[in-house]
This record gives sequence, structure tokens and C-alpha cells, in this order.
Amino acid sequence: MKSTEVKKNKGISKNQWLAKALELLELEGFEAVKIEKLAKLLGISRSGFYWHFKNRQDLLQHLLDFWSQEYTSILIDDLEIKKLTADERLLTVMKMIRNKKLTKYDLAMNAWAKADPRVHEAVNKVIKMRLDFSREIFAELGFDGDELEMRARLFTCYQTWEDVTFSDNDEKQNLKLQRLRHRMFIK
Amino acid sequence: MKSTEVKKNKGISKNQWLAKALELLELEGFEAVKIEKLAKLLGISRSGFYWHFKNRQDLLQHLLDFWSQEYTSILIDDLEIKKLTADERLLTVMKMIRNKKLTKYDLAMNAWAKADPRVHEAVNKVIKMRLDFSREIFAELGFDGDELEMRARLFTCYQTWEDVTFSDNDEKQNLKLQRLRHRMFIK
DNA sequence: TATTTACTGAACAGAACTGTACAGTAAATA
DNA sequence: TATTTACTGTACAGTTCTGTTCAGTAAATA
Repeated sequence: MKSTEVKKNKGISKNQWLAKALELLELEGFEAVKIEKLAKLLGISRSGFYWHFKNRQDLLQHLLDFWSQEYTSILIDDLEIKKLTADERLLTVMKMIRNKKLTKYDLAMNAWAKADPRVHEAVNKVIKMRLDFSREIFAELGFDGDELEMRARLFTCYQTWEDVTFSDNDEKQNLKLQRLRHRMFIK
Repeated sequence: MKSTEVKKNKGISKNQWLAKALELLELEGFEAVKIEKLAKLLGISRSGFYWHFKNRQDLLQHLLDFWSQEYTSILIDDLEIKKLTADERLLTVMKMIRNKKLTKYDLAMNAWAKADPRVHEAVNKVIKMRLDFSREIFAELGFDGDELEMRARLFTCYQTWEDVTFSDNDEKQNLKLQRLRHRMFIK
């Protein structure tokens, strides 16, 4: 086989392990991501796990890497968003975070970060990128200095934790409040 | 011994187990609250644990009850705070949450809530009480309807998660931003 | 003085989970 | 056809933690 050829059928089962691990991570936190539990949920034996991953730590590292890359770049690299004015961008970001559930792993990651300094570092990087992204918007809106910093922090913090804090499913009410929040932030 | 008499020396060691458990809960989350680990940290054997608690679940229930009672009532039952105007109360509450570290168990409790519906219920109750407390302030400040609701949620969410989100220790900067946040919320 | 309360450590059984070894299989590739 | 890749299940050894039992102790109480 030529080394340039793409192998077929590669990583099918590996992705199943990862997908199920992400599911457990979201629903029950990183401590619940156990190899035995994953195998049971997938309906297979544990042994195949060690074909794909060195050990449990290796799997967790994959989850951390995935989150670090995926959940910083989605908003920041979006070319459509970059075209918008700061005003429109603020509202669009608020909608996207909610609709695409961009913060669904945040609680698990922050809890995990308490137990593992490498995770802590990764979480800090993500927060820093989100803050920088927000600062840019508020700078374009005409804010500067401490006023800019205060708004960037308030916005970033709320958008990160809204979903965890309020288990409210009144879509109409949420849209109304979103509009009011947007208005409060731009003036 | 008369049944009305207060027993001396009661609960000394029980409180040591609880205090150490709370310490671990704050630093590493509820999954890290293991009986063996606690005993090792206390420098004693595990067997005494079962004198005080039925089992691990019983200990965790105590931690949950403690948090539920302690961390709702501190602000709400404070008579000094009740005397203040809504304006002053808002700033005082912001300062107290920071100074007394009133949200130090929130991350652990929310992560735990994902795995246990009874914890989820307790966490929801605490959030509801905090929201009601905030709503009262913003109502007194002259807000109503959706505008009041939006502000109460934004305020509650930020105050709950500020400490988790920003590992910033610049005290001067924080005080400046606090004042600006206060100004933004009251007008 | 006798008893109860509040503990102590040592020892054991068992559950849950990890990691390794190994033999086998089915499909794709050389 | 032979080999490699990507898996499968069974079995075993080892760790960590739980919960129970038991024998003992030191202090407070009746």
C-alpha cells in the first residue's frame, strides 16, 4: 500500500469510543468516563479499547484536545461572523452559543480542571480566547479601559454559564431576555 | 444521665470528618471525597467513620444539607443588609460574595448535580432563592417585567461564576470593575 | 465501681475498575 | 494466497475503595 493512500475503515470504532466518552463527559463529568462503563454502553468488551488508546489517561487527553481545539475555533474562525458589525456580532454570538450548545462541556471541564493542572491550563486558554474575542467586540462598540474590560467579563461569564445556571426552557421568554441583554450591553 | 442534658465531647471527631470532606469537596469535587482519603489526611483509621456516618452516601448527604442551608441563608437572613437601600444592598452583596467566598462550593455542587437528581433539586432551590433575592433588589430599583428578570439573571449568574471563571487576583482592578458593574446594573 | 459513649486499629470480604496477555476472526491489502 | 489491520472475547493480576466485624481503650456518666 502506498503511504499516501488513505486507509479505509480506519478509526471507525475509535470514534465510537470517543463519541460515547464525550457523551458521558457531558452528562456525568470526567470521573464517569470509565472504560468498563463505556464498553458496557457500546455493548462490546473492554479489550478493544487498548488497541486505540494507550490507557484511560490517553483517552482523557484526546477529549481535552478535542474540546480545546473545537470549542475555541468555532466562533473565532467563522468567516460569516467576521463580516458583521460589532453590534450584530454580539447578538449573533449570543444566539450561536445557545443554538449550537457551545458551552455544553464547560461544567465538566471546569470541574476536571480542579483536579488536574494541565486541564486547568487548557481551560484558562479557552477563557482567555473568549475574553479576547469579546474585548474586540466591545472595543468596536466604542468602549475602552475598565468599562470595556468590565463588559467583556460580564458578557463572557454570562454566556459561559447561562445554560448551567438556568434550566429554563421557555424559548419565547429567553429570546425576549436575549434582546434586552443585547440592548444593555451595547449602550 | 438526664435526657435533657447536653452531652460533652459529642461530635468533635464527626466535625473533623465533615470539615475535611468539605475541604476536599471544594478543592477536588465530590468524587474525591473518599473515606480512605479522608482518613489518611486526618491521620487516623477508617473504622471510626462508620460510628458517625451510616456510609459514604450519608456523609455526602450531610455535605449537601450543610451547603443548602448555609449558603442560602447567609445573605438572605442578614439583618444589617435588610436595612440598606436597594442601591447599597447591590454593592454590599457583591462585596460579601467575594470576601466571604460564598460560591466556593458551587462548581462542585453543580458538577455533582449532573450525576445525582437529588443534588440537582437542591442546587435548583439555591439558584431560585438567589434569583428571588436579586429580583427584590431590582424591583426596588424601579425595574419591572422582562427588564427586571434580565437584570436579576445576569447579576445572579455573574456573581455565582465570577470566581470560577476569572482567576485574576488584581484586587485594585477587581474593585474598579465591581464599581463599574454596580453602576451598569443600577441604571 | 460499673456502664455507657466515643472512639482506635487490624483484619477480612467483596465490588469496581485498570492494565496486560492471548487466542481468534473478518476484511482489506500486498 | 499471505499478510496486515482492526478489531473481538476470555482470563488473570493488581489497586483502590467500601462496608463489616471485632477486640480494645480512655473518658465521662450513673
